[in-house]
Amino acid sequence: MPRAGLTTALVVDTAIAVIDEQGLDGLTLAAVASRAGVATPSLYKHVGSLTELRKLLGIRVLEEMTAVVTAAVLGTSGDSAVAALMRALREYVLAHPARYAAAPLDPLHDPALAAAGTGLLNTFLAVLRGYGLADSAAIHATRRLRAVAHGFVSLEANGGFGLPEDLDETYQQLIEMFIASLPRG
Amino acid sequence: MPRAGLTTALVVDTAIAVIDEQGLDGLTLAAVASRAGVATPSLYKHVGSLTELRKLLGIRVLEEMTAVVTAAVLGTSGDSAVAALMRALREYVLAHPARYAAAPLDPLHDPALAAAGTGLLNTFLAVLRGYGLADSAAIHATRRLRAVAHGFVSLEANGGFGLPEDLDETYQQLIEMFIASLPRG
DNA sequence: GCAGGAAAGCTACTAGCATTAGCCTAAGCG
DNA sequence: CGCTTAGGCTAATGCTAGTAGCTTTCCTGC
Repeated sequence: MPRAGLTTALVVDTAIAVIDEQGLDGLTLAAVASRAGVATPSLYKHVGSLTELRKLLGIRVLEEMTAVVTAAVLGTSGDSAVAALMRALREYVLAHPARYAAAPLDPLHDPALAAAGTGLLNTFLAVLRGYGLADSAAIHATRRLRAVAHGFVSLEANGGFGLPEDLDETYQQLIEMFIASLPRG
Repeated sequence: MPRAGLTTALVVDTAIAVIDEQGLDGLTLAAVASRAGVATPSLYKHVGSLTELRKLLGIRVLEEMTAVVTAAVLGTSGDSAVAALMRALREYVLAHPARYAAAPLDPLHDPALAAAGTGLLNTFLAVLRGYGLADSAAIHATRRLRAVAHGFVSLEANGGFGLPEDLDETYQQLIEMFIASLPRG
C-alpha cells in the first residue's frame, strides 16, 4: 500500500474542494477522507479533530479573502478604494459562497484565527485611511463597512433576496450609502 | 405509563427552549425528546423529521420577529419608525441570539416559510411607506435596510466585533447612515 | 547500502445521532 | 363496556466523530 502523501495543508485543500462542491454542511471527515483517497481515521494524523479542521479552513479563507481584497484596492484610494473593496468582496463570495460561510465571524476571539482576522481588518482600516478619521471614528467606520458588506453578501449568497429587482443596483446603492457616511475631505 | 400529551406546537416550544439554552447547534431530536420527557422516536408522531422541525422553528421565529418589530413601530412613522424598527430588531436578537440564527435567510424560496417571511417583509415595506419611493426604489431601500440591520446584528450576536468601542454608537451611526440614504420629504 | 525509528497509513471498535419498523396501551366514543 | 385511533414505546440500521493499537513506508545516520 503506497503512501498517500497527505499533509495538513493538503487536507485543508481537500476540505475546500469538498465544501465548494457540497456546501459547508457537506464537510465531514468521511467526505474529506474519501476525496483524499484515505480512510477516515488517517486524517487524524494531520488534523486533531473536525473542529480543528474547521478552524484551519477558516484561517485559509480569511487569508484568501485578504489577498483578493488587498489586490483589488492596490493603486486606488478614497471612495474608489472603498468601492473596489466592497465589489471585490462580493465577487469573492459569489464565486465561493461556501468558503465565505466557512469564515469565522469572530476571528479575534480565537488565538489561532486572530492573525488572519487582523490581516483582513487591517485592509479595511487601510482603505479608510485618508478620510481623516480619529482612532475611534475609524473603528466605527470599519464596523459600518463590514456590517453593510457582510449583510448584503451573506443574504445574497443564501438566496435571501427573493424579488426580481437587480441586485447589482442594490449593492451599488449600498456602496454609495456607505461612502456618503464618510467625512468629505 | 401516562401519556405526555405532546403536540406539534409543544415540540416547537421545546425546541426553542433547547436552542435558547444550548445554541442552535444543540438542537437535536435527542435533546428535544429528553426535555419533553419522551423517547426520541416519539417525536416523529408530531414532526416528520429534524429538517421539518427546523422549518417550523423558522416559521415561529419569523412570526415572533414580525410581532416584536410591528409592535415597536406602531404609532410612529418616517425616520423614527425606521429607527424604532432597527432598534427593536437588535434588541430581539440580543435577547434571543439562537432564535435569530434559526430564522431562515431565504424564507420566500420555501412555500412553507413564505407566508411568515412575507409578513416580516411587509412590515419593512410599511415603515418605508411615506418616503415617496416608487415600487422598485422601495424594494431597493428595503434591501438596504435589511442588509444593514442583518449585517450588524448577526455580527454582534456572533461576537464579531472584537474591539472595545461602544456598539450602541456604531449601531446609531448605521441607523443614521441608512436614514440619510432615504429621500427627504 | 543498510539498519532503525518516526510518521503515516490501516482495521476494529465505541458512542451518539436520525430514522424506520412494529408493538402496546391509553383515551375517547359508540 | 368494547373498539379504534393515536401516542407512546423498544429494537434495530446506518452514518458520523473519535480512539486504540497494529503494520508499513520512508527518511536519516552510519
